[in-house]
Amino acid sequence: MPVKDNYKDLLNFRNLKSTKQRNAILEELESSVRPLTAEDLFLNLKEKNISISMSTVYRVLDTLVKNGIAQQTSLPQTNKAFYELKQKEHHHHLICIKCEKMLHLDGCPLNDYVKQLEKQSGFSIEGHTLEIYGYCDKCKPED
Amino acid sequence: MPVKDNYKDLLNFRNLKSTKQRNAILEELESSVRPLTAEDLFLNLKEKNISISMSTVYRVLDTLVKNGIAQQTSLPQTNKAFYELKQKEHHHHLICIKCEKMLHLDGCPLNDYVKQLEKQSGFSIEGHTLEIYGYCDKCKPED
DNA sequence: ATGCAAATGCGAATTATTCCTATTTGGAGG
DNA sequence: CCTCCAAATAGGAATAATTCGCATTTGCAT
Repeated sequence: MPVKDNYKDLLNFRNLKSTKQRNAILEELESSVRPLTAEDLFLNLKEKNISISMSTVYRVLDTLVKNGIAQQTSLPQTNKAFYELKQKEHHHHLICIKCEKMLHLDGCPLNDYVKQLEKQSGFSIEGHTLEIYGYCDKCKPED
Repeated sequence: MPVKDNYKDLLNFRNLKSTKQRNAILEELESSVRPLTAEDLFLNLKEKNISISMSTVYRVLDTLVKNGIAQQTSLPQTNKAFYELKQKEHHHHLICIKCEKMLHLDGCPLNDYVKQLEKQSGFSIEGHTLEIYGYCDKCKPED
């Protein structure tokens, strides 16, 4: 099944060459249900015998972010960056502190708040980070 | 003026010893209008001829966070941690991407949202991170 | 004043990420 | 299809932020 294993058009449209590594990273990101770290991507691709180096992973991610194709998320209590494809719709995550399960939340509760804040603060607001965390039903501490 | 230069009670209450370094860090955090990094604290204290090492800064911050005295914030597009005293009231920041100015926002727009989410998701929600960023009026790009 | 658990200092180790340079490669143009 | 070159990659060294291990010091209960 020759699925969308090639992202040539998407890349060329932004004057980016279609390379094995970029295609592979896009494929990983697209097929993942959760944001991935640079290391996740590196290991996943190694696993599939796709040759790639960490510096390339970082450079590709950076390029994708700069071109609006991917976006970076950083989670509380970690100091590494997670990446995912930019969705049609802006959204946030609900994360389990214990098992790291990550639920995709529909919509954003902040649209109105941000608009109002922009007016009253004089800032030109570019974005926001929001991640909600806790324990999923399986990981809830007994009490 | 013998201001509150000693946090003995606050510390002892949590079974923490009152040390020169801990007092100094608490004082710095209390007198700062914005969250500080471990390095900020280290340099500020050096400046005041208070002997301290980076590992102590990190250890103290960690202890303060674990004891609910301070809290960690991490800003978009940086990969270092910022710390501030835990305020009476939970709040967020509005940050200028360019000059790093940081405004303290009153209240939290998410209280209801989180309550509702907790009900419908089955998670036991422990908290959330929210930082809003953009350009302050002085740093707005011309157009 | 004494003793000991707790806290600190210092440097080495780890982790995440960026940078440098030589080599390879996609794809435009002949 | 060849050729060519700017763009992309590999590999490893460098940097930045943070953590760790262990010897020494210090707060504070007695």
